[in-house]
This record gives sequence, C-alpha cells and structure tokens, in this order.
Amino acid sequence: MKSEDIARLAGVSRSTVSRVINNYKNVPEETRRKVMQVIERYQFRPNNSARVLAGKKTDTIGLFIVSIAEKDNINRVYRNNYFSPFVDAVIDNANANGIYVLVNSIYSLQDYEKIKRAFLERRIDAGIVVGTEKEIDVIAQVASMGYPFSIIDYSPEEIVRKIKKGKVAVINSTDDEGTRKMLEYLIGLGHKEIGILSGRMNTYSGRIRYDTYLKVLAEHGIETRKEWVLKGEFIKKEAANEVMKMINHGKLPTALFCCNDDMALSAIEVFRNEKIRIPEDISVAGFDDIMPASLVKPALTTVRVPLYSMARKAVEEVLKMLGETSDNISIHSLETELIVRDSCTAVSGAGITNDSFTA
Amino acid sequence: MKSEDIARLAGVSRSTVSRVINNYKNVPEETRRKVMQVIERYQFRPNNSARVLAGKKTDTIGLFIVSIAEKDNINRVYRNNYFSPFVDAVIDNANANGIYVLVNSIYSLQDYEKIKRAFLERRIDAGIVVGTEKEIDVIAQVASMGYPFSIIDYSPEEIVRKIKKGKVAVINSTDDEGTRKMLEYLIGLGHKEIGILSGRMNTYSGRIRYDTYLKVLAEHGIETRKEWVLKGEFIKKEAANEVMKMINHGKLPTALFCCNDDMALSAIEVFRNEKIRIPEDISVAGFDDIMPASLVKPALTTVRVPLYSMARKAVEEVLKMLGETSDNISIHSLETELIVRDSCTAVSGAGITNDSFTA
DNA sequence: CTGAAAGCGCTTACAG
DNA sequence: CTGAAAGCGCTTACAG
Repeated sequence: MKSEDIARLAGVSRSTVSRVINNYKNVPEETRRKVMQVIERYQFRPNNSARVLAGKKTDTIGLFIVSIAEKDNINRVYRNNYFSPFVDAVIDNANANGIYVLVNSIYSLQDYEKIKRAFLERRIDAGIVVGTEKEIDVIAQVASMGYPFSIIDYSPEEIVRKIKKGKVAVINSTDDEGTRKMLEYLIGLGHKEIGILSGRMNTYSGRIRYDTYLKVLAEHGIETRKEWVLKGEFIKKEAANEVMKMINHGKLPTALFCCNDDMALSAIEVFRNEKIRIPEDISVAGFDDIMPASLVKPALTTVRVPLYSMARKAVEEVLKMLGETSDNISIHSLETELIVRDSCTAVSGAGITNDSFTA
Repeated sequence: MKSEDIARLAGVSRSTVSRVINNYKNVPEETRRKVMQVIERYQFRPNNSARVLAGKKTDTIGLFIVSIAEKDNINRVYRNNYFSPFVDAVIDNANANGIYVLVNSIYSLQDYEKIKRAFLERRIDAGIVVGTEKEIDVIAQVASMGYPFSIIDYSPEEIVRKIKKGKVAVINSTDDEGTRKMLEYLIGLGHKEIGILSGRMNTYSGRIRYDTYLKVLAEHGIETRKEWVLKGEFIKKEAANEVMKMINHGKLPTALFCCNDDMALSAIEVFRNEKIRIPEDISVAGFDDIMPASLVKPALTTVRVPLYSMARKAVEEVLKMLGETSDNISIHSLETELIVRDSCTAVSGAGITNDSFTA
C-alpha cells in the first residue's frame, strides 16, 4: 500500500493525498474526508524514508549516553541509577510530541563517531548528549553542520568558547547552590570538620561540586585536611577504597560530603563494616537523590538534581531550535533542592538537633 | 556530499561507489581502495533514507516498553528498577552488531498503535516487546506482515495459539524453577506457614510465580491461609496495603514469598514500621534481584532473573530471524538463580541455620 | 483547488 | 569488471 494506491482508491492524484497527509490548508473539507477515509480503511502510513528523501524531517532525535563505566562492567551502576530516569524522561517527552528517539551508548572515544554517523546518514534531526567525558570537538563539528544539540552537564563557558556556530542548548542543574545549601546545612549542624569525596574532575558537575565545597568552607573560615579530601571519581569502588584509606589514616572528619549518592552509599557501607555509626560517629551527605537514597538505612540526606525537568528541557529546546533558522546558544540551569533525611546529624555536644533544620 | 560526488572524485560511476559501500566481491582491490580513500577523506556516509527506499534494511530495531505504571506517576518505580538494565542491555547488544535502537514507551492500549505505525512507516526492521499487558493481537498482526518479534515474559502456549504465522521468539526465565528453589529453600529452613504477595495476574511471570507457589506447597503437604495470600500487583503501594491488612488481621506466617523485589522491599518497610523484625519475626523473600535488593538491610534473599542474557537473546533472535525467509516460532527459557542473603532465616526452634543452605 | 512532473540519493538487475 | 538506467515512495514547486 502506497500513496499511489490511496490516490486511485480515493479518485484523486498522489499530490492531493500528500496534501491531505501534510495538512495543507487548500484542500476542501470534502476532499480531505474522502481521502482520509481511504487512508484509515487501509491503515495507510507513508513510508518514512520516502518522506525524508523528499525533504521532510526524520522526526527522530538521537539520545547519546556517554558512560563512565567500562563496557564489560556488568554492574554499570552509575548509569543505571543516575541515567535511567533521564532516558525515560527524554523518551516520554519526545513521544508526547510525536518524536521518535534513537538511543545510543557511548563507551569509548571511538564510539563518539556514532554521533557523527547518525547525522551524516540522516537518521536523526537533532541530538541530546548526556554523561561523562563529552568529546566537545565532535559535537562542535556536528553543530556547525546546523544540527541542534542539547548538552547536559557541561561547562557553559567552554561551550561558548568552543562552539563557534550552531544551535546548542546547555542544560545544567544549580549544583553550586545545591552544594552550598548542603554545606551550610552541615555547618549549621555544628560541623567544622567536613571531608569531601569528590567526583570526576573531567565532568562539569564534578568540578562545580568540588570547587563550591572549597569556596563555602573558605567563606566560613573552615579549614579542611588533605586526608579528608578523597577522590572517588563518582564510582562506588574507588569511593570505598578512598574511605578505607581515610579510616586507616586515623582521625575522621565529623561529616563527609559525597559528590554523588553512589559514593555516599558506598561510604556508608564501608563505615558500617568498620563499626563506625552513621550519623552518630560521622554524618554522610550525598548528591543526586537517586532511587536507593531513600531506601537505605539510614536514609540518605542529599541534594536532589531535577533530572526529569532537565530531560524535558533538553527535548523542548532541541525541538524549538529545529524550528528556527538562526544559530543560538542558550544556557539553562534548573534548581537543585536540599533533601534532609537521616544520614546527617548535629555534631555531638553542639547542642543542635536535626529537627531545627527540617522544620 | 552524495555518492555521485564520490564517484566523480574517484573517477568511477555511482554504481561502483555503491558496490564498494556494500562490499560486493567483484570490485578489484585497486578500485576499492581508490573509492574508499575518497569516502574517508570526505567522511561520506550514504543517506540512510535513500538506501532504505532502494531496498536496504533500516538496520534499526524497535524496543517497546509497556509500562505497568501510570503515565503521570512520577516514580514509575517498577520500570526504573526492573526494565532499565534490560533497555541498556538491548542497546548494547544491538549497537555491538551495528544496529540502531528506537525506544518507545507504551502507557495505554491506544499507545499500542505506535508499534504498528513504526513498522508501517518502515522505520524499523524488527521489534522487541517487554513489559506488562502485551496486546498480543497487535503483535500478531504485525508479525503476520513478516516482521520479526522478540517477546519477553509471555505465555508460550498463548503465543502458539494466537500467532498463526510470523517470526516470533518468546524469551522467558525459568520462573517456575526459581519459585520452586525459593520455596524449597524456605521449607528447608523449617517454614510451614508461608504467605505470598502475588504479582499481576495478567502477566506471565505473575501467574507462573503464583501457580508454582500453590503447586510446591501442595507437593509438600503444606496448607496456606486465605489471609496469607496477598495481592500486590507488582506495585509497592498495593503491596504495602496488603501487608498492613494482614498485620491487622492477626496471625502472621513465618515467611512471606514476594513475587517481585519491589514488593518485598515495600513489605520490609511496613514490617519495620510495625516493629516486626526481619528475619527474626518473619522471613521475607523477593524475586528479580534488582539493584537495591543487595543494598537494603537486611539484604534481600531473592531469585535472580537473568535480564541481561534475556536482552541479548532477544536481540540475537530477532536479528537471526531477519536473515531467514521462513516463519518460525521459538521459545527460550533462561535460568533463574536462588540468591541467599539475609532476609530469610530458619524458623525459631527448627534447629536449622541459614548457613546449612548457603554452603 | 488540483494534477503532471521533477527530484530526493541511493541500489541493483541488465547489458556489455 | 563496470556504467547507464530504472525504480524505490514520497513532496512540492509549477502550471493551469
């Protein structure tokens, strides 16, 4: 069944069938109805390849997930916990707009060519990139060909510097404010010895969270120690190693700010095994608010990153840019939120209770 | 840049360029090299729509995720925990074979038309369906048009009955054996009072797990009680309600077999709030082995469903069928595994320890 | 308002 | 071994 068949059956030309399908206004209601009837009767749907070849959009966007984890790491925990809701949200929002989503995993620099390939083969109209280690040069290249891009978690300054032309939206959360809220909450609980379990420094959020930690402590005249600055790379295992090292080293801080929940969960496990109580002996804070954060005991105090809204924004922006002719680089920061649960408490003897802050 | 440009630059015809791209054997090495050089120099990639229109495959499969949860249920917990690894795995395996994946969410019966549409528009070569409430008639219809399908978690008997013709692979896990192993493990621990928190009965795995529970108890001459047969629908909230009802009713069983981990986690939470200790007062077992299962305290004893292998199988089968001409319906059952952790223990006074079974 | 025709960028018998 | 040509199924100026 092709448009020619529909035309014959409806007693019109292929041109008219096409005009009906594409909602041209200069088709009389009578004709439109006649054609639609035949279309519905035969469940006709135009061949997408033919439409695209004739100049239509693909109505498909590419979602590229750059994964921090190794390809053969079966757990791939970071991705599962953190990205899944994002992927869901992108698909939901795209589908709601009649747009298809082609999802790709990127595990290596070489895989990055997939992005270019998908565009060169004209499989997609636009792209969304999420994950670690974004190869900005490839993206800049594709963007300069005129394809819109939403980029999640990337330095706006670097985008402005590296993307000379193109339609690009950068979607971040306000991790600086989130970090600040968390640290001021801890300081408010009386903590003066606050360690950090940092994330990947080649990641925008990794750097922001770390930099803001340093900044806020400095503002409050609080010093940290080398042994309390742990490098966890956003990965559970690395985090566990670093925490163990700190424990063996001797004196613990009274609070540990972890740059993501995965690492916080890992830290909690190590502490528990070492009979270090949470939050009595040490307060542990996370970042992201992934699903398990509310399930573990003690439930994790963390900073919520609005992944769903970010996904929606990414889709919205990319579709908006698709309809525009001029280049444009836009920056969007969505609000983070402090989520107080049970893994942090007042420093003993500080005379402050957790409750004063949840109210 | 199109194949014509490459042809001109390489001093050959479009036909020859096409033969090089499609690996025809009757191209002399010399010619092939010459053409490839130009292709690489200009980063040429053939327009996919043109190829498809000319008769090539799309090299894209559709992944359709039927979601039990409501569209506007922000948590959509079931899907996140259970399906995410599956989606990941499908994408990994497809990409590894140079195949793209178009991911679609299905929330309503009406959404089911998306499947038909994707095929009619010739966007995909084959489909994989996962999730609850599979509208088998739509699938049968599409399958009868010759498009291969892998269906996850569906009754083989019903497939054989309803799909008269087509290329279909049904991929299940051995939930019957898994259920049996779990129940015999519990019975071995001395439990004679075993309740069940059942799943969705319009789901194949939901029915199998329930039916096998009844069967195994009967085989062991163990009776259950009406008040211990809870209907959780695979959903945390329903599960919590049912468990609460059972608690209020009075006597508890010594063990509760939950038909998925989400419900088990939910049950554990309710018990904890009611000061009922796990596993001392009641043993709780799950099914699936989702990520949080190993993280909660006590860690959940459960049955592992080999989601990753199932995803790989689904991709493999669908690609295999793509290369075949004849119709074929195949049934595949992948092994489940009993995972003993901390949420189940011997009935007090039974004189049996957990250790006797983990060895 | 509507049809005939050109064109989108490939692939593949066909003929040589 | 290789090129000219037909054809895939649409869309859209163009002409009327």
